[in-house]
Amino acid sequence: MSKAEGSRNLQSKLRPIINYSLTDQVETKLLELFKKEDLRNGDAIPKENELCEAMGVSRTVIREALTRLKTIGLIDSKKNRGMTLTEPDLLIGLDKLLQPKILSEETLQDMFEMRLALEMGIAELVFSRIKPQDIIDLKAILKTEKDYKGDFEMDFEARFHGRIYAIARNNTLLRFQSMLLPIFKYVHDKGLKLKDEEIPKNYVTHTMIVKVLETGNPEKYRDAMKRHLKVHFDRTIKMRKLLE
Amino acid sequence: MSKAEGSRNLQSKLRPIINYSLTDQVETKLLELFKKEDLRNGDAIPKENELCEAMGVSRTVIREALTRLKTIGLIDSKKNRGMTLTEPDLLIGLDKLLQPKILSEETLQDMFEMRLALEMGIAELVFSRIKPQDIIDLKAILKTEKDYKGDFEMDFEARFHGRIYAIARNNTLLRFQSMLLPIFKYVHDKGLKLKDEEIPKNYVTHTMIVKVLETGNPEKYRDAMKRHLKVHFDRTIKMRKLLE
DNA sequence: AAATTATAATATGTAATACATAATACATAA
DNA sequence: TTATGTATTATGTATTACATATTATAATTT
Repeated sequence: MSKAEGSRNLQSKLRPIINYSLTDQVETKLLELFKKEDLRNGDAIPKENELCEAMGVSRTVIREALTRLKTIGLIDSKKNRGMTLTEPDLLIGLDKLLQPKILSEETLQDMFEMRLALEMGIAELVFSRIKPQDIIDLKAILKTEKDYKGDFEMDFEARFHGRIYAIARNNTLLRFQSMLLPIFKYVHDKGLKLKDEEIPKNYVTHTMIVKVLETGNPEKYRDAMKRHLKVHFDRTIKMRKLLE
Repeated sequence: MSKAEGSRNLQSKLRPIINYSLTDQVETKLLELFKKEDLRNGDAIPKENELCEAMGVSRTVIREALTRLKTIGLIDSKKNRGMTLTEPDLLIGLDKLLQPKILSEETLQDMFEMRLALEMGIAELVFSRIKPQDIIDLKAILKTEKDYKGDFEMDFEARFHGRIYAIARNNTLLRFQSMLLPIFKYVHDKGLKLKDEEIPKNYVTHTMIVKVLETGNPEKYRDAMKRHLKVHFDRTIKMRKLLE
């Protein structure tokens, strides 16, 4: 038996011991408390000093656990008003992380694909909620397309596709896609470097997409969007194969 | 001019002053530093005491800012090894928030819709990456369907649809959907209470979906999935109208 | 009496110091 | 040469004190 095997064997007998820090423990205890007490959005939570006494740890630890919960947007604190549970923002923190430089190629790829999937998948929602004003706005955006040439092309893309997302009347989704823009831009630019973009045969323009939104249905929209995004789909599929 | 109007008027002249806490400032300064120094995943960052001196604030403040960055998974700390930048997990913290009780109806609705959209949108990715083993696994899952009746039906749904997501070979997406399960279950259950579920005419069963995955194409898959999810689409569209 | 301004009380925010603890590097002994 | 002991170091925890913003209450003015 090799040394490594012996170590593995020993490990299976004596499971590695995990030492949760006090802060870890306090954090989970707090979450349990909120659940147990069935606290709802807006409810006050115990004061720091009360928590210290109740759990028998220093205020330092309590505050560190509370800081974590504040960071994920679960609680909110104000001087003298104490702390309250708050409607958490699911996308909080995401904007700080969604930077190409700090994410791995694989995660970037993941997010890029997620956006592509959403772009196709929102068809039903879009058509169920679209209003005349949406078409008017989109046409207005179309008129500005020629102004965005070269490096600013991405800005136009963002405006256009962002406006389509807005039709779905789903605020979380809308914000999510706008946060993804830097990544979209990065992966897009990177793809262009690999090989000059060639316009595919059945390319669907932005104008045609608006036309479909005006007169078509979800199926036609997806068909159009699929052609519109064809280069991106092709690229992401090729990239993923390279990662394997 | 009313009192409220006067206050608004005054406010437009004297913009409200926003007082960023020291922790806020340190946090942004740290992010700037990482960017400026072009630190990459795995690189060490200055020690707490160095940061104290450099910024002229107490270690308390430094640590609170660092705690925030740790919470969003941007840095990692180990005793004596100091702190290092780390590949952030985009979905960190999300599992603590994705609980029906603490989210508003609107956000729950948003997330539910997002999942529906993804379910439709992943078709291209799925068909570009599917392998024989995927079909084998799905068929195995199908055989267990009869075991999951009543309240456990949702577990089967999770297993089945989760396995489809897995075909897309997108880890972030896979984890995301699995985190959404509690919400899916909640909104689903709530919908059932409103009115007994009636099986629509062209309902597509799980077995049929597997068949399409085996022999069809993205378009046929989406068509099948759309019918399969019809009750959910109908409900979410109706719910959204109520919220307006 | 009503409205404004001063005062006190309170809970979070910040500071400073000391010590505990885990991980590493180095020294030491078998 | 290897395993064990020791020192060092940076983060983790504790304690105490004070600063500051907000609320409620009291005092003052008109």
